[in-house]
Amino acid sequence: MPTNQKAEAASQAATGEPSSFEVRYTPAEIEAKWQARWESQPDLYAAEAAASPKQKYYVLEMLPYPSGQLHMGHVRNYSIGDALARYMWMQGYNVLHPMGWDAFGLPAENAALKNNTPPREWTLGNIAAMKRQMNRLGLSYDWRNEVTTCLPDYYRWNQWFFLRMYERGLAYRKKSKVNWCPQCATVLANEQVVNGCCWRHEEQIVEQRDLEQWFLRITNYAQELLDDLSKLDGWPEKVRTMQRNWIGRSDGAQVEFELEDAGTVSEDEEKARKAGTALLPVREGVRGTGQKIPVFTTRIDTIYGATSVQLAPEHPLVKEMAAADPGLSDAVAALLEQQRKAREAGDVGAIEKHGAFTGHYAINPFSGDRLPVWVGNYILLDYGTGAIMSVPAHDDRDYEFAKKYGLEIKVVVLPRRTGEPPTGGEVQALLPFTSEESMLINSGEFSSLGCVEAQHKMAAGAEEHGFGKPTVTYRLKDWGVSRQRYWGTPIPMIYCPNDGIVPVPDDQLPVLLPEQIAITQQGGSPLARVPEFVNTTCPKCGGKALRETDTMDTFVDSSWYFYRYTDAKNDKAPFDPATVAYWFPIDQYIGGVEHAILHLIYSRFWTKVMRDLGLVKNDEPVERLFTQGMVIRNGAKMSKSKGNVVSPDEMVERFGADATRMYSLFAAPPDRDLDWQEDGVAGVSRFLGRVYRFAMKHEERAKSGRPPAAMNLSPVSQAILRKLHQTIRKITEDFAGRWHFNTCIAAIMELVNTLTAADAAIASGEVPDAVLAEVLRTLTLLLAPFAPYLAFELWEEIGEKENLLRAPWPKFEEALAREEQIEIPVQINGKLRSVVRMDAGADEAAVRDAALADEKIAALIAGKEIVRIIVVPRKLINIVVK
RNA sequence: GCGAAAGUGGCGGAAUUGGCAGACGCACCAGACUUAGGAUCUGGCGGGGCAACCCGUGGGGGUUCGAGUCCCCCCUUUCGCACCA
Repeated sequence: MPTNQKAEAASQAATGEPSSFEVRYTPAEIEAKWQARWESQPDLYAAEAAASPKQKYYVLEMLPYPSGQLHMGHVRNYSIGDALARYMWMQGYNVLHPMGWDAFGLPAENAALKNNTPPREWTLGNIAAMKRQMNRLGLSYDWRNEVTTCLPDYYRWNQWFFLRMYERGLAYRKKSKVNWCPQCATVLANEQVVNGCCWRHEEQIVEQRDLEQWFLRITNYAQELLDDLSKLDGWPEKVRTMQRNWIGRSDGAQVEFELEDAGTVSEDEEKARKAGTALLPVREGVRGTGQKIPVFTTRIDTIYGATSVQLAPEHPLVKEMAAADPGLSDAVAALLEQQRKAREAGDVGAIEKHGAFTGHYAINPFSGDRLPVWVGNYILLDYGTGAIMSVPAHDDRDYEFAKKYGLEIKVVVLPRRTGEPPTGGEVQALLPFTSEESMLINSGEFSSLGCVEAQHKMAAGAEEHGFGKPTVTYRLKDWGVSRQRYWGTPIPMIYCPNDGIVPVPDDQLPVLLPEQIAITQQGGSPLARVPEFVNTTCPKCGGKALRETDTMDTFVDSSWYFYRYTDAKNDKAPFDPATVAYWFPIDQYIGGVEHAILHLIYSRFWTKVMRDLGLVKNDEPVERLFTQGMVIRNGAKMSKSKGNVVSPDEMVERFGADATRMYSLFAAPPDRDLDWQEDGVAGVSRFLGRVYRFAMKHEERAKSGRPPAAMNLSPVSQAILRKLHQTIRKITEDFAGRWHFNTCIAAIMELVNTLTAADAAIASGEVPDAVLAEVLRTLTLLLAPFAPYLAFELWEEIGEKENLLRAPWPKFEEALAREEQIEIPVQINGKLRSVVRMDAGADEAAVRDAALADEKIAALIAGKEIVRIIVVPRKLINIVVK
């Protein structure tokens, strides 16, 4: 009890009058006291060394960006993780529960512009402020392994990894079209473009620019990233699906269509084509130009139905053709302009299809057909080959396009059916017919094959004849990591006039980010304006050379930070592989679903690279992933623009950290969105007050009475112990399984309601001290994961000396939890009519007799015929009457 | 358009396997106490009805002795993907 309350109580007692003193729950005092004690013990939450005989458990919450302020989403995330960490410690595990800062990034530069504060200073100040908030919440982080990604002792290892990747050809430089956010004034990775807009600026349309950029070859791991998703059964299906779609594997074939030399179709060839005889292999340069247009298709079985070849407007061949054809050039320009306008209008989905005929023809290598070559705005340059064969009869998009431009529609696949072939009208009604559970027609030697079979045979045939091959295409692209920003990891590369691109030698790492620089709004990489940084010497020839001035995407930082936690002070290596081998994979990772693609796919990639470097043994970083729901208020995600933000500081100040945390777990199951209601926090605070007052009222008796006598307990005591053990069971099961902490907390509330309802029996001594002590002790343990401050306070008050952090989680005892009497609902024809009280062990006959003997039931079934009686043991009885 | 999740009192939510719908909490109502508080305690609280009883889990159908839960059709909301050949 806080000292001032003790003094008050004592002074009232001294007057000799009946005391009106009531203990008050004052979280501000209790929490300040414990926070001070905890902070004076830096090793309080330290994990044990890898040699520990305990089983390890690595629980991790996603590290925050140090904006300077925790928001409710953080509080929710950390409350879940902290409850789990504390629970696992109490279950006897060696728990690693670290925290750090994703400390590079653009906001620091913006803040520097606005406040004239250096990014480093601003960032470190924010970190200090957020750390205070975390400590105020009583979160059990092992700060000895804190990771701050903007410090050289961390980012030097980003550079080290980059060099390892460069050595293996996994980091490379190329000029290509890249996403450019004008507001960020930098390039974005594909993963950072959401609906055609910047992930950080939702209204900002991303532009395309041609730039030299560093890329990481994540596509080398595309197949493994896809395959291993099936191992991740501890991940939400939603996240796995999103990753699967992002990787986007398509199985198909590449086929080359040769560009025709205008007007050279020989009569023989025309005859052969009309006769439908197989024309593979195609002619010996008779009329081809030799120029090939490769197309990618997943439906090579429909190739006899191709009636045009469609090129993306940006396709190089289109540029060539347009150069010689001003009309085409104008048409293509118009297509691109339409596309740009549609994007600007926020029309990010399928825009209206437009196209233009190039005036050229290409030859279908299977059928020998001459196909007009078109430019279509629905063709994507960066998927497949940027060109397709258009099969209007069997593809929705091609059908739409062909209808619009009057292109030929050739049916080559029909449903399998017996009897009469379908009439022309029936066929027309089917189009576009895209099912693969079908059969080929009009397809030369492949006619009457099933689609899937035909796909295999035709791809093999194409390969045999040298104009195609089976091909797998991925949607996943290499990860562009160059950023034209200042506040990030310098890319450790040097450009030498003699030696070209030269990597910085390991012994010259880290390439330090210069700290005192003027942040301006000028374009280009800020580092390029720092001569001391840019000018260097070539490690190879010793001559004058220039440093790379781009910095790395901050997602590099977060791709491997959780490995660093296991060995954060290592200055010889990113981490000790043996220590990592002990702690990995992460047993439980907790964070928001917004990282389902970005962070979580990069992390998986990085782990696989590190494995191939021999640094780690695990193929995947994370065993189990939990994605919590958003915190919303008044039906919308909390945001400044909506004016519905609730500050954690304010909640903690008004209701205490325990109440704030506990409410965030109580208001909804953790995987669902949570509607923040301040009255609800007040309610939880009131509940904690009830617990506190109940405990304070009985603490003296609780100190005297352990261990509990097992037998001859009064019914009230039995009922209390029964409720207690039912609560233990409920919470223990939930931690192991579905994590519905809202119902766990409800169960604790029910337990406390049972206790306060038994207050008279407790006061009279009908409930002995031993039972009271056991109940209070266990209740405290059950509260410990959710309301640690109060739990520590009660633990001390009831005279426990053991460290509550490591006190064993209470054991559920079936014998004590078992109900001796249960209520069995009695239904007539499925409608509830009465309830009978029975011994829990009553057999079916006894239940039936009791139900039939029940007054209400007897009256209701009098004179009716009993058709059937269903007895569900311990659950219910249903009497079916006519 | 495709895919996923969800829809239960005034509100947040509970009902883990088909078995008493609404646990727990908020709000509200009535009362008690009082050092008048953002306090505490007691009781009430899905709708209708004096009652017996009837109705009730987005809507419609079905399976079953029994459906919030399973099946079919439809509606709404949220999230993800969105010309991926």
